[in-house]
Amino acid sequence: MKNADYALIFKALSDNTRLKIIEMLNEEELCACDILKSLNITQPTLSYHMKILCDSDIVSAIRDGAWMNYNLNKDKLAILTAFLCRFNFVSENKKSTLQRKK
Amino acid sequence: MKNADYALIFKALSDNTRLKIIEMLNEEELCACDILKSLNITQPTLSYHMKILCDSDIVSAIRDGAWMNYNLNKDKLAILTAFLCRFNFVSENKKSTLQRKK
DNA sequence: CGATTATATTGACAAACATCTATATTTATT
DNA sequence: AATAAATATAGATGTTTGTCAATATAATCG
Repeated sequence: MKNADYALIFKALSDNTRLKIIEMLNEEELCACDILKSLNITQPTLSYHMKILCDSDIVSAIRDGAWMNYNLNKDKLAILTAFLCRFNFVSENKKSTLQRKK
Repeated sequence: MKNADYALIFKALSDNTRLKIIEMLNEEELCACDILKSLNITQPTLSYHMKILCDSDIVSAIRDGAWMNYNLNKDKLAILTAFLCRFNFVSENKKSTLQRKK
């Protein structure tokens, strides 16, 4: 994945409403109407947010008749976690300020 | 940390230019003028991005005379990583679609 | 002090975002 | 086929974002 792909995922996660949705989906698969009941937004707004989550591929949707069921894409979230892990350790060849200066 | 705090960090990470900066800072501490040389943006634009990174607390700044030196805040990034790790496993009591329906 | 260098702030602007209302589409049910 | 339920799309609108040019501020050096 390229930086732009990660940026897209981070953008999907950068909204309060969408974070709430992610947390709900972490508990169980849900259809749009279930999610809607828990949030103070209109149905078109939810539809808009679900599109963003699905476009970034951290949520997947499967149709079940009239219902749309949503799931967290754990694989994608694992990839994102791995990306962040790169920044959790001091790199081997990191130069100190003193070494660089003057 | 509340959801809104995580949303702010994710927003800081949701831009290509800022991801590049993060990657540079993961290698070594840098001053603004060093970062500027590597990016195709103007100095005020860089200043804008550094402010966003510092406000979200994933980057810290220390002044050294006329220079501003920037560092990754590894602790904050570790907290973010931990937050994401919550979504990497199937939760114990997750209900299947079949159990819920009908 | 005056000039230079590094960084920050301001104001402008186009593009993207989050939200709504109204309407369309899709599927199931009677 | 008509109705109802679930979801999607379109259009409007105020807000936020990323960018720049111009200017201000801060620190250094001669």
